[in-house]
Amino acid sequence: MGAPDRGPQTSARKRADARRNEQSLLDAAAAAFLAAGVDVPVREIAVRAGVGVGTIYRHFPTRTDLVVAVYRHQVEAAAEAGPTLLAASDTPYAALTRWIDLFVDFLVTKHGLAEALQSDDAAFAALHAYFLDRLVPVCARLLDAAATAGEVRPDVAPYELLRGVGNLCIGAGRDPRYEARRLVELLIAGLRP
Amino acid sequence: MGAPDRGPQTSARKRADARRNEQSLLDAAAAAFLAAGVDVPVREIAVRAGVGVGTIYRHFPTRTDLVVAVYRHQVEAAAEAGPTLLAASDTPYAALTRWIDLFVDFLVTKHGLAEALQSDDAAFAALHAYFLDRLVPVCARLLDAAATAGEVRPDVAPYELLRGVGNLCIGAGRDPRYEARRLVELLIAGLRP
DNA sequence: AACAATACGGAACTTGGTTCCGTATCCAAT
DNA sequence: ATTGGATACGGAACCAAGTTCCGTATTGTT
Repeated sequence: MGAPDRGPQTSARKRADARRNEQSLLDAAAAAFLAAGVDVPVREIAVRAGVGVGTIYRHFPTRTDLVVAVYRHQVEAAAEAGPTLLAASDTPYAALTRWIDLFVDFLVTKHGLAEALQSDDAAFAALHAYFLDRLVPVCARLLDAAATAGEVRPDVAPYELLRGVGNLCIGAGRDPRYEARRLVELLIAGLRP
Repeated sequence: MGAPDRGPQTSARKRADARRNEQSLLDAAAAAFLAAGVDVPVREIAVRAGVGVGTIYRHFPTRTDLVVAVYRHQVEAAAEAGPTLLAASDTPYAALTRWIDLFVDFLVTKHGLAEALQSDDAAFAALHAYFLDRLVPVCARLLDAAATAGEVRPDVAPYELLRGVGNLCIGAGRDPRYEARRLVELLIAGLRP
């Protein structure tokens, strides 16, 4: 269980320059995503990292793999926050609400991440899958606890809820008239029995 | 008020071949969107219509304009259904629910339309604007009536609701585990005071 | 029938992801 | 310290997909 150990040495049996480059790439990509959104051209990331595009593709077979790698630890944090919140909150419903808030924060602060997650582009299937694999079980546990306590309707699938929330975050921050949080709140309110 | 008159003669003072081509293009595009989603390449539409790509761009300056043209009458239908439903339904809330249902049907049956609507791609801004211009007032009227009747909270912006619903429809039909309608229902349930 | 005006086709250009391969770098064995 | 082979690198080249351009064809009017 837990993350596949991303310690200081990202991969054990690799050449020193390769490890160095992988790290530069992760840093450069994170910066680029922040500055220009997840859709930033690969070439620009390569320039930022001071590396050729070929190098990107050797480390990350696809643009998406790079995106996944960059956000992996944040997804892990979200996943780990679930049980913590459940233990610390007064009621399961409160924990669920807080956890969803966390998830929304994560999505709306990364330009274009929510979009990418739901894109039908085959390249993003991996990203989608990763998020879901990691977060659906956490959401399921929270939802289950709340349902057992009679705080939410028992017929809501964690997968659907997560995707719904993710979808609502699309385009947030691009338009001041659209406040994703408010919509998510509405959706969560709709969970009550 | 109403549509800018798309009669049999799409534009009055044009050469006969131009009118013919514009119609072929609309038909071909509609078929292509249905078969391969709104993301179908322009070139394929050109082939289907038996026309060069240049011809597409003369009639529709941008891919998006073509999309707008194809869906225009369906958007009009949705817009016109609003007042009709309001008059025919028992309560404003019922009308709102039905109208939203209609909107969802529209979006989920067009592959990729919902995605395109929320895409941050500048090219789709026109599509987005068109939908909103036409539908926000209709939604506002329904929402207002329901709020006045005390059936929904009075603090929900029509624009936000519409975008929220649109967002929830993204990816519907691509994944059997995700039923957009169920999520929208949840969202609407969250509207109750 | 002939001439503008209008519209057409599709090659060429642009942008962005991905692949390929000749070259440079690393490191383990000597 | 040297060196040979494995490993990794850079970036030119390739493949879509949207869009532009312009020489050619069609239309309708005189």
